[in-house]
Amino acid sequence: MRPEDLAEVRSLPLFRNMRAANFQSLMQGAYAQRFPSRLELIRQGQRADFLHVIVEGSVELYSEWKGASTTMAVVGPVSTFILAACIRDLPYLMSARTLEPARLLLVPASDLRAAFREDPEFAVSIVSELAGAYRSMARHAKNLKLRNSRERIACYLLKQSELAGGADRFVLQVEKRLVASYLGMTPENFSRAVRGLEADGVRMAGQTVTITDREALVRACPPDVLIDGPDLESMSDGVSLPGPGMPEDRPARRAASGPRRGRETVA
Amino acid sequence: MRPEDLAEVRSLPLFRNMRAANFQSLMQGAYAQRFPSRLELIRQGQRADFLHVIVEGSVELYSEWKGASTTMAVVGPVSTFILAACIRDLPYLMSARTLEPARLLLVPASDLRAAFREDPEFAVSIVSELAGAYRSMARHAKNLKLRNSRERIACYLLKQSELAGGADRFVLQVEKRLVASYLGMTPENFSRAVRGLEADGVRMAGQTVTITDREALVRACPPDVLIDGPDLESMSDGVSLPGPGMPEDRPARRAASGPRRGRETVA
DNA sequence: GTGATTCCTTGATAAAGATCAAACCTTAGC
DNA sequence: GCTAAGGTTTGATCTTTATCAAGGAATCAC
Repeated sequence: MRPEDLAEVRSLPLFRNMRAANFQSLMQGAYAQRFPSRLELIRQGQRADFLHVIVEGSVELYSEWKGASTTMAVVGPVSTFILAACIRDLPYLMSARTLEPARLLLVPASDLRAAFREDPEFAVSIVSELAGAYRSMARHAKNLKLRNSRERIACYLLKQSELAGGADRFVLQVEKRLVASYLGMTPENFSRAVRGLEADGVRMAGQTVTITDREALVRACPPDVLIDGPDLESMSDGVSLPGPGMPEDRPARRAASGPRRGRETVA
Repeated sequence: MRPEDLAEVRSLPLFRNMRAANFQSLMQGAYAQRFPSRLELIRQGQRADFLHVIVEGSVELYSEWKGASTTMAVVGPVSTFILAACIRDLPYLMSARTLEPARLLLVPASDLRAAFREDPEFAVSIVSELAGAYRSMARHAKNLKLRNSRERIACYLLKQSELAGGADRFVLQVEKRLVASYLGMTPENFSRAVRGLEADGVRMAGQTVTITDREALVRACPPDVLIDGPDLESMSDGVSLPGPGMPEDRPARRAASGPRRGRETVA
């Protein structure tokens, strides 16, 4: 594990405020590891052994039932996932797999729980993180229950634009099939709905999205802070997808190998 | 606030392990209050001032967007809600209203945060509670994304049966329209789907549910611990509906005035 | 490069779910 | 008990979404 990576981990909201000694001992017990693309890191139902921190690459969290599968989140560097299962020492509710070659830091769940009791500041960070993750998941559920797929896409794109600094043109960092699954629809439906949104001020060519008429788009699908955020709570273990890149950033699919893609605090 | 109510609050997983002195001072700052039926307790978007503890009655948590509304949970005594917003000192993501006359205990959010830092055991309880709530919400999202309405109903009924001690006959404690909304469908759709489930071993007469062929039902819709629980994590702020009553328990609509209805730890 | 995946799109069709309207039933309040 | 209000069911219809199938485009491995 390189020192600069460690520094990035240290700068995460989760670890930022803990005492140096505790951070050090937590890292001492952790494993840095590389994984190839498309590797299953976690199988839902397994016991939670390690908190996972993504240092490089990206990971999809997904769930399966009766043969069907749905994307619950895509997380990129530097962020953590499956905190809740680790804290409760319970089976994972989601599976995880790398979308590209990735480097992860695995922190033993038992060490984590010990550190929680040792370090009050760390306890505060953990509880903040979890509360944020809860709210993120609540938003996800509201989005699914209150909006149709057209509206979910429109608001997703508006949110991406916001994450891109309000730019009218940006590049999706995640495959469309994953966005579709995250938003709770089939790729076909996603494709058609995007096409349908052209009438409301969106154009999409490949991974590049252009908002041609923001007002029309907002009129068609008013975003809501209580669903789309932001919440200033941007923490890990949340439920979302990485932020967009700028048009010059391409090739998009490997953006993670660059300095860092999107908001590292989104997921 | 009656002493026996206080004892029940004290017995909640959230408060059970905190030091007596801290519990006392937390309760000192709290307000016990009665509310009539159908009163809006919380409006989504408001700042989180109080942790709410239901001592008697029941409360619906719901969300709205563009005129539409969806039930996120129904919580009964004795349990808490909106912990996450209190911890983070952020706006509520959901609204809350009483479904019947209710007695609540309102604990100032600032006191809660102070107690968190004072009392390590309380910190552990809070973090457990939040992790449980997160998982509960994750289950809710999985349920919505991976199952159709027929399957959601079938698994919901199987779960209710389990909560009723495995009984083949039990009474819904919640209005069907709320169950329907919680499960993400219209009342009409719910009604028709239940009718359709008769072929798979369910009969419903009024609020009374009879499972006539459990095997058929399970075959039609296999429940999954990773969606339906249980998780042993039964905590507050979770996302669900109260457990069922037994057929003799009627009248169901007022079950809460009895000793206590269903699992008080479910919500 | 080149081949082989995998992803994305489009079209046709089917299923699932929503909406509108009306009747019925239950319950709460008087 | 009676009435009014709200919850539930049913039917007809329409919209939304999924499924199946196939062609085209991008990407990865060799």
